[in-house]
This record gives sequence, C-alpha cells and structure tokens, in this order.
Amino acid sequence: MARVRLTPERLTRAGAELADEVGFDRVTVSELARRFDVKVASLYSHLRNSQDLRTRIALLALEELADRAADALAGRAGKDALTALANVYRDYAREHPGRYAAAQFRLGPEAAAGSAGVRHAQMTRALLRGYDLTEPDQTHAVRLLGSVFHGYVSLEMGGGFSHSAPDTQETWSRVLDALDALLRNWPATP
Amino acid sequence: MARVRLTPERLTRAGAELADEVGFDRVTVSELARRFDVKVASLYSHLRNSQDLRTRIALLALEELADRAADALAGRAGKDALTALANVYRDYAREHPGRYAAAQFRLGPEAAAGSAGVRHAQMTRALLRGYDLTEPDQTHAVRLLGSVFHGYVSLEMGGGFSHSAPDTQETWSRVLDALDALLRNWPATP
DNA sequence: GAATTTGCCTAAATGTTTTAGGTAAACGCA
DNA sequence: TGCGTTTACCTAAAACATTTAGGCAAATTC
Repeated sequence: MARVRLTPERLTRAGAELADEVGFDRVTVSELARRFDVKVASLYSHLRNSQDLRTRIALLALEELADRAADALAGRAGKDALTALANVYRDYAREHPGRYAAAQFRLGPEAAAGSAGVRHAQMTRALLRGYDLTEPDQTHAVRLLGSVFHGYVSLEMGGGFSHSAPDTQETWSRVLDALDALLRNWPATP
Repeated sequence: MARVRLTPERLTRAGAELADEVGFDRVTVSELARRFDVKVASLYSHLRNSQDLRTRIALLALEELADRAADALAGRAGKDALTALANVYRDYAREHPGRYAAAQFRLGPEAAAGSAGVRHAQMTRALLRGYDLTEPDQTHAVRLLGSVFHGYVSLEMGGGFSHSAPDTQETWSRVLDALDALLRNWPATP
C-alpha cells in the first residue's frame, strides 16, 4: 500500500484549509482522514486527539498573522502603520475565516505560552512608538487597539453590520481616523 | 411514567445553564437529556436539532443582554451612560460566560432577523444622544463602541490580557475615559 | 540484505445526532 | 364519567465522530 507520508505539519495545514472551507468548528479528524484517503485511526499516530489538531491550527494561524503584521509594519509609522496593521487583521479574516476563528481559539496555558501572541503585543507596542504615549497608557492603548481590531473584524464577519448603511469600508476608514486622533490626543489620567 | 413536561423554553433555559457550567461548545442534546432524566430522542419533539438548541440559547442570551442594557441606560446620559452600558457587557460575560459565548454564535439570517440585535444597536444610538454626533458619524461610532465592548470582553475572557500589568480593571476604566474623550471630540471627516 | 523503526492498517468500544414508529398519559368534550 | 384526540415520552436503529490496542509491511539504517 502506497504511504501518504502524513506529518503533524501536513495535517495542520490541511486542517487549516478545511477550516477555511467549512468553518473552524466543523474541522474533524474524520474529515481530515477522508481527505488524505487514510483510515481515521492512522491520524492518531500524529495527533494526540482532535483538541490537539485544533490547537495546532490555532497556533499556525497566530504565526501567519504575526508574520503578516511584521511585514506590514516594516518601514511604516504613525497613522500609516496603524492602518497597515489594522488591515492585516481584517484582510486575514476575510481571506481565511476558518483560520481567523482558529486564532481566537481558547488555548490552554501551555499552548498559549508558546504561541505568537507575544509577538502581536510587541508589534502593537512598536506601532505606538509613533505616538506620544508612556506607560501605563501605552499598555492601555495596546489593549484598546487589540479590542477594536478583533471586535470589529468579528462583528463584521458575523454579519453584525450588514444590511445597514453606510457600508463597512467607510466605517472602517473613519474608525481608523478616530483611533489615530485618539492616540495623538490621549486623555490625561483624571 | 411521570412526565417531565419538557418545553422548548425549559430546554433552552437548562441549555443556557449548561453552557455557563461547561462552555457553550460543549452543550449537547445528550447531556441535556441526561439532566432531565429522559431519553435523548424525546428532546427531538421540542427541538429541531442540536443547531436549533444552540440558536435558541443564543437568542435567549441576546434578549437578556438587551434587557440589562435597557435597564442600565434608564436615567443616565453621557459618560455615565457609556460606563453603564459597557459594564453590562463585561459583567454579563463574567457572570454567564457560556451565554455570552452563545450571544456571539453565528445566527442564520432568519434567526438574526428576529433577534434582539436591533435593540442593541438602538440603545447604543440612544447613548450617543449625549454626545454631539450626526449621521453618518453616529453609525460609525455605534460600530466602534460595539467593537470595543465585544473585543475587549472577548480578549479579557480568553485570557489575552492575563499575566501582565497593569490589571484589566484599570485598563477598562482608562479605555472608557478614552472613548468618552473621543466621542466628545470626534474628528471631522478629512 | 538484515534489523529496526515507523506508517498505516483492522477491530472494537464509547458517545452524539437524528429518524421512525409505538404506547400511555393528559386534555377536551359530550 | 367515559371517549376520542392530542401530546409527551418511549424503544430501536442507523449514521457518524472519537479514541485505544495491537498487527503487518514499507521505509530507513547499518
């Protein structure tokens, strides 16, 4: 019998593609086995269990996102950088909805520690060097930006903004204008 | 055999409690049947399928959230109202993590139309009457606030802010300060 | 080419989802 | 009060997902 040469990496990539096609919550070990035309049990030599598969897809998505973010920030500053980073998240979610959902997957503490989550925070911090913020306001701003990016993308993908004018592209631009204005004019602690 | 008097409503409420205990994605028709001490198949007289159950839990959560929001906004304006509404989302997510996850559940178009989603948007609009925004900026602001509330709560619950100073309560306060400042000083369209 | 490792297999247990069809309790009414 | 109808829950069974145990043959190593 010809061997397929499965590896955790190949399974993870295929799982990520499957997630983009059918949704992250419908990624199943069985479906993956079907796609490789092998028996389900064979995958358990490469994956601990289905949770393990989902975790690996999540980590892959976080890495890809961090890579894109690093790329987008290179050579940019201020509002230019803000827009670029924001668009990384939005575009990634549109191109890879399943992977984006995976990136939101609740990781266990061990997996979270080894994830690219730290890189994301560092890049947002780098972005903020273009604005005049010192600690602890810088941390507050990192968290605010993360919230807006994630929240906006989630709601937009979930259809939360659909069927209502004005269109979401215009709102997106104006939200970035507003965030830029806010960062340039961050309120002093009361 | 003594009848248990199941109804879709009772099942939905029990499902919501189950979600808070074990997580929304682990809500299962089988577990629900176990809790009512009836056979699994019996539930299918009251629920179309397990998707139907999840949808009902999501709609329940959206209603509860909208009720709390309406309550919180009554008699408040300006930053007071902003803080109250924001805390409704955050507190609900902390008290009822499973229900809050359910409220993020991707509804089909039919279910979404009949959901309390519209009420949420209307209440955010009501909040904005305390600030000086006209269309289309008002809509942009509605979407921004929704993004921040949802994004912040999701990230905080997902552990995204953990293990790093300053604590999330302080960030939350400062984020609300920043949003209030932004709404009072919304940038003109470039 | 033999020894070892590894990749995929069969088999089987367990659990969830869903449909089809049956029985008895509860309800509405003469 | 008894009768017929509706409704609530049942048994049975098929389809599919998850996971473990143990086996054989292909690939790798020497």
